Amino acid sequence: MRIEEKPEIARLPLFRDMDDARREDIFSGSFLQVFPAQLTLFEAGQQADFLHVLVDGLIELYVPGTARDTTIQLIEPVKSFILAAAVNDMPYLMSARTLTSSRVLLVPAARIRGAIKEDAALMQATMTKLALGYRDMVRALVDMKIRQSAERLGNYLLGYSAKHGDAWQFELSGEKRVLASLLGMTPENLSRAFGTLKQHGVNVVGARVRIEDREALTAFARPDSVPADPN
Amino acid sequence: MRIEEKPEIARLPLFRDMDDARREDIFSGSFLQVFPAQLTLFEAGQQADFLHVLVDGLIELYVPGTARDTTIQLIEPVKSFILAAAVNDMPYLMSARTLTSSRVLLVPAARIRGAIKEDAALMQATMTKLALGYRDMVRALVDMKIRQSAERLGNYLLGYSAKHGDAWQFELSGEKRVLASLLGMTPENLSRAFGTLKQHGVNVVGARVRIEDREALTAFARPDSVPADPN
DNA sequence: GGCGCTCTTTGATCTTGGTCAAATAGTATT
DNA sequence: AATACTATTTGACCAAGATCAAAGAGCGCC
Repeated sequence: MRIEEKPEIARLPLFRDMDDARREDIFSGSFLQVFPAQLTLFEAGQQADFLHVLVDGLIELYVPGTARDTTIQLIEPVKSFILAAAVNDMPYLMSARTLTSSRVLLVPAARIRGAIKEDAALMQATMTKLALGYRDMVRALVDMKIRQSAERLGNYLLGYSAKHGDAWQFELSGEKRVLASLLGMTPENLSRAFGTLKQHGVNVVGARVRIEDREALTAFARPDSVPADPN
Repeated sequence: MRIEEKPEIARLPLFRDMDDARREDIFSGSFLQVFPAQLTLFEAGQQADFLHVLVDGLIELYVPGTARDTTIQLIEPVKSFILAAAVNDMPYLMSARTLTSSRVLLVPAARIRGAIKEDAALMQATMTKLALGYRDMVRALVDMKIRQSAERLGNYLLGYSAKHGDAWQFELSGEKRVLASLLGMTPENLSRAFGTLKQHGVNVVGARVRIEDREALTAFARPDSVPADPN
């Protein structure tokens, strides 16, 4: 690997605190690949051979179902994904596909597993990341169980805003159909959900979302009582 | 701590492979408590001071909502829980209550964190357990998103059977209202779900469940394509 | 054993969200 | 700019599950 984003990857929480030489070793065994949009990177059930780091682009993690796929997470750069499978040498639970053309760093899982054994900082970071991932999934599950669709959308928008510097307006990343799948509803219902949010301070034109009344939206969406983990 | 179940706790995957002396050290700093039924052990939002190990009884992990709580997991002995919060010194995401009188080993979180740093085997076991927990949550989320209620119940019964030596009949642990909350439905709807499962090889009388036609139930419930992780 | 309580089940009705169909908007290509 | 294709939206309708109400069942307690 020899790319200009290397420092940015090295600054990821996962790799940040580890020994420099060992990080170099990991990176030297990894390779950066460019994938076109709509390409499946791996499929659920396959053995996890690589830890992936999205450097640029947009990735969808989804679980293929008989009738319809369901989206679990959208990965934006720069971020590692499927750590859980890679670290434990297990089959992927989800499939991954690119939504846009993407550059992905592929880190051989065996090398990560080896480095974790040697490097306490990497180990600690891995544990933290796994724990945070677990907590994210708990939140998503609760969201799905206790909120109805427009509320889920409202919370998603608030969360998206929070992750992007509390921006009050932004472009949705990815298609709305994917967002619908992520939020556990049909595209038709997502449309309607945007409609009901209009009465709660949200204005949408195409992919552009404006949160015009954060108070009202928050009141409507009833966010979690335990605040999101810092990331 | 000085109890006869100690060997059983020591045999848990989490503690099994670690250094014996260090395990003794952890245990010596822990204490066993007996709680009556329907007692809240901790509440979401509190700082996680202890890793808990259920020695005997039945525990419900739930997320308190404004309108109604939602159950995330039922803990049966012997099993540790809330590892993610304890290991990272974070607030609990969930609350816990006893469903029956229970004995719980309370392991100070700081002591676990210290031991993890020192003991590679414990570290590895913790990572594995966190990863498995993550995967469980993903499965639960997918279950919630793609299956309807009777199918979720069917899968739960199949999973319960698998976890208990493929028993074809068993007693449900806990009240049905809790099971309903775990499966993300109302008690009324759980009743009806049992009704529809009657046509798919499941016989229920009170808390006693008999899977009389596993083939039919499996066909109806459409279990995950990626098989459950061994535990 | 009977009483009072809670849990579970059943029935009727309502709400949410899914399905199907068609119109509209958006985008890429020629 | 026109065309072809796909994504999104809208409307009508349907189905799953929630809610409300009331009737059993089970269980502890006196």
